[in-house]
Amino acid sequence: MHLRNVEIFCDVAARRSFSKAAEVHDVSQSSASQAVQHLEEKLGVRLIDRSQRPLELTPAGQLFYDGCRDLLDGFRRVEDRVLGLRDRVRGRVRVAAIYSVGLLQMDDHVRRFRERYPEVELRLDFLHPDEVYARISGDECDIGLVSFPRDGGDFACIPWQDQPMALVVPAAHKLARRRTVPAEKFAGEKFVAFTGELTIRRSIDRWLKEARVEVNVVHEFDNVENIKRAVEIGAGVAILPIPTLTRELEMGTLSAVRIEGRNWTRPLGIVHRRHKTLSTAASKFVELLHEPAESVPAIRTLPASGSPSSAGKNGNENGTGRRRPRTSAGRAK
Amino acid sequence: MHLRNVEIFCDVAARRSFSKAAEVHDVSQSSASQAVQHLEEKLGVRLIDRSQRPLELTPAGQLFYDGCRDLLDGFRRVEDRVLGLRDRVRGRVRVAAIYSVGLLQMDDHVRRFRERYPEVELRLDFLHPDEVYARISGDECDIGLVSFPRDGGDFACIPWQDQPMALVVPAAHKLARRRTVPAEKFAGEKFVAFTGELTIRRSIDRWLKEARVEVNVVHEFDNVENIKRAVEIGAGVAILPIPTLTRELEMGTLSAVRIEGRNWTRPLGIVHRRHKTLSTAASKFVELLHEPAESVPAIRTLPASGSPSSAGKNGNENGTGRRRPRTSAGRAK
DNA sequence: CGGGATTCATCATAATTTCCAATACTGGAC
DNA sequence: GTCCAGTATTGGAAATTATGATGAATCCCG
Repeated sequence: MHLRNVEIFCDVAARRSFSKAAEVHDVSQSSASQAVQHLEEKLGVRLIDRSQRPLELTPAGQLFYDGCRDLLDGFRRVEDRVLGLRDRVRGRVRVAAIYSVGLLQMDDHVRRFRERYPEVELRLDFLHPDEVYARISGDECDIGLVSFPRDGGDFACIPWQDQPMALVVPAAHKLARRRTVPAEKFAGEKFVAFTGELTIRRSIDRWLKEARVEVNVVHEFDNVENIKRAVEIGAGVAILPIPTLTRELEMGTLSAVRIEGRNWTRPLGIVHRRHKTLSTAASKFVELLHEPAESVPAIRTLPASGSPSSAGKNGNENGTGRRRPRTSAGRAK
Repeated sequence: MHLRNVEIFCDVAARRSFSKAAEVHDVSQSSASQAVQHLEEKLGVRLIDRSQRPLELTPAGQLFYDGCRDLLDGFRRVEDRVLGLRDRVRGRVRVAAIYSVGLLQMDDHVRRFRERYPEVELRLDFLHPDEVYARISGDECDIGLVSFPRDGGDFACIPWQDQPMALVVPAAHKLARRRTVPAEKFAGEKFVAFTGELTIRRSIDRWLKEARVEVNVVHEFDNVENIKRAVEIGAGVAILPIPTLTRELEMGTLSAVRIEGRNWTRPLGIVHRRHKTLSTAASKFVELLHEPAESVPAIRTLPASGSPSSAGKNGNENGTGRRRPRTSAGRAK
């Protein structure tokens, strides 16, 4: 029984899809199919019911899946310990970050991590916060990077950063030249806001309420990128974390103005499953996240080659520079 | 990482020998060597120190071994459960029996087990009692069949049978025709006994002492077969469990006479590690052992082709009918 | 009800891995 | 030193595995 086949099966089971699992494991879809078939043959039991479209696990499959998840984890831990003896770090770290943490910010960390621990397979996906938590719960990722992190129940949190918020206006806006601005000045402004289900929206609303300011929400988006685009074209102003604006500030398309009074900040945290001990590799990644990032890498002034991924619901990038399998399923979207 | 390679490594580690592990796994020695090398390569760590002879585990190897044993066991349990859903029994049962349980007695059980559970790999070795306990401790076997079973510490015991003991004499002996004999009659007889380290010897000594009989021990052997041969050639008399005499009684080479007075019996028990739950297959085997054996299979009256294995210290037979790998290490002794 | 799109199984082929037997090597015993 | 038991290595054969192409089943959406 090839351990890799068990891994593939578990991924198929978790993602309810052969092709997705195949992609994650860098093999062709047919290979994944055969891997599971092989497993079923060896066990002499059908593990997956493919007769309906989101495929389903048979009872036997469920049992096998539940058992194997822990065992696979056990193997990784053993491997971790063995390599740890020689101070080697290897394995895999799967990180899920919310969109607004931003590839720009992570890029530097990722590069340094790859450099320092070349044997670790690092995977970084950008997702909707709910999806981040879902992945952590489902053990589909090791570490989540989120804002206003939950810490309780099944989730444990390591504080990471507090990002100062700023009023964001188009470069030509009347407030653009100011160094700071009192909250009262927002009153009546057209606002481009986050959608209501996001914690950051609720926080901003609370802050505004405390400052007794009422604003006029004209657009809602569930991610920073779209909000920035909207502000750029003059749809309104917004309140955003400064680190997400690096690119636009450099290029001069937007201006950020500090808000006077209370300290408006967005906390970012590193979330993981409470009772799952982090692998050595994951710990190292957390450690590295806490090192001061190198100065933001010289913004390459490429004329925005391919508009900065206006990440939709499933706009997940992956930060790996690995060869993708030349799979038949690898269609260009 | 092939799971089988991990198994092979664990066996190499347990037995401190590539060739022995290879034999157990039905592969060639070179294959076992390569399996471990492959593992070391994948991990990037040396697991076994071959520079001295009996080989030794490196610290990394020890760590890996300790971790993997449990994990492999975990896999077997998961497999067990999955197949149990369909009332299928598969897997492996490794049984170690003391010499005197006897192939003759086990043969029938083994045959019925194989018939009923053809998917289970059954392995039966006959060993010295100490070796039986050692294998159980070392997790090298699942079930031990022993007399005067220990029950305590790391061992748990399921009672099995009580075998009546009898005075065994040559067919021509003066007591041979009696139906029973009082213990007093032994006095002064030449005795062929078990060696002192065996529990059965100590029990017999105790019984004789209780009956206030003193005997004259002229030979000691650590196994039943040799004792029988000695009695046959007139070296003396012996006290043995009746079921071990089936063949000789049928052939008329020995006579067994019940001993009057106290009920002389030897208890047999099924021993296993206390905190290790038996696999389904192992449980089924235990269950089957408790069914009344079919009438002793018609003794094939072959004229004792090749004297019945005068099993020495390492006279372990294996009850499997599996193909042995035509390995270069498979030299005929 | 019927395209159009996904998703999975199957097949033939190609690459890789695994295995074995024979042979070379090595540490330990004499 | 020589032998012996046990392990590594080698080369070629066999088994396994991966892949892209193709085809069938299912789902989605009107």
